[in-house]
Amino acid sequence: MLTDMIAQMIEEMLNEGNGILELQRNEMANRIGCVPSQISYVISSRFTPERGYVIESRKGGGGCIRIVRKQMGKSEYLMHFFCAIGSSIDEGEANAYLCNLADTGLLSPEGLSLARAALSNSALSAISPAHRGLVRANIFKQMILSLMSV
Amino acid sequence: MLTDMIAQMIEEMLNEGNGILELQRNEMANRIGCVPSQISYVISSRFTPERGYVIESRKGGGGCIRIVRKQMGKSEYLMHFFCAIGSSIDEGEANAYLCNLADTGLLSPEGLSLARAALSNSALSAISPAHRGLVRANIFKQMILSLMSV
DNA sequence: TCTTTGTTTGACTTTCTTTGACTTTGACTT
DNA sequence: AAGTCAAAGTCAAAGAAAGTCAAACAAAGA
Repeated sequence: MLTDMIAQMIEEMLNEGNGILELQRNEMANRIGCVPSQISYVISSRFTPERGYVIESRKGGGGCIRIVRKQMGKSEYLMHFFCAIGSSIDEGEANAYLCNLADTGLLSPEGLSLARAALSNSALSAISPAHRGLVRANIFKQMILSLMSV
Repeated sequence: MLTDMIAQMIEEMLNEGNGILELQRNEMANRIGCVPSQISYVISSRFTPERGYVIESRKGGGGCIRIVRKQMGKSEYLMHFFCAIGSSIDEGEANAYLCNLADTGLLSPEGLSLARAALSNSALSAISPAHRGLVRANIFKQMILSLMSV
């Protein structure tokens, strides 16, 4: 798929640049053979702050998009997630956070799997949808706190 | 019967792929000459987690369904716990099971910590006490199922 | 026969992707 | 300072999958 291919390209370029990358949207779209807004889409759907990327850009002549992958210390990172969760969260968003935790090694594959299960809609199906996000956020936060002491 | 035929096809494809398979629902339905939701039905009725399969899927353009067959052994043991849980469980009882799982090596220290957190009263405080045991049992069961695929 | 359980189908929903038209911004010229 | 042009941003429509659900149907038991 186009989106995945582009995401992979960006990931590789990020690796080459030690987590920092500046690209030109039009130029890249041209090279790939897609519309420029496709690049925007990939970035906004894959390189989100939840996944630990910082995006900046400059419009106008000579403009570009800057992508930075940021790394943090363990407890900082956990705290960041704890705060980011808010009072309610849906399954998809929770999964995005979990992938990030797993990527950074703060969560083993087993832990990832467990947490996913505990936060899934099917685990929480007995709770009314209106209430579910709230409970999920509570569970998630407790789990994150528990990670600090492992 | 249609369902059995499709199930058999999937089984064979799984064999070819060493227990891992990615299929596209529409494409497969087309090949077989049935409606796409038939594929969904086969998967949900035959390739269940209870029987040792893990299902993931992605919607949208380029979407697909991923089926993984897990080999038994460990799973049987987990199944035993799964069945023992019943429809409702309190925090103390859950902890007892968790210790048991950890003792037998089915759960790492990290996993134990996470599961404890997820099943704790403080994680579930937003749920009425009457309802809580039910939700806890659901979460617990989902977590146990998830361990089968690690 | 009547009921229960499992199958098959198709209409509708949700989610993710792709595209293109239009807007905003910044740098460079004049 | 004004105008021009080259970026990136935004947004909505169209498209491409999979999910859901209920109705129709079939087979097996009581």
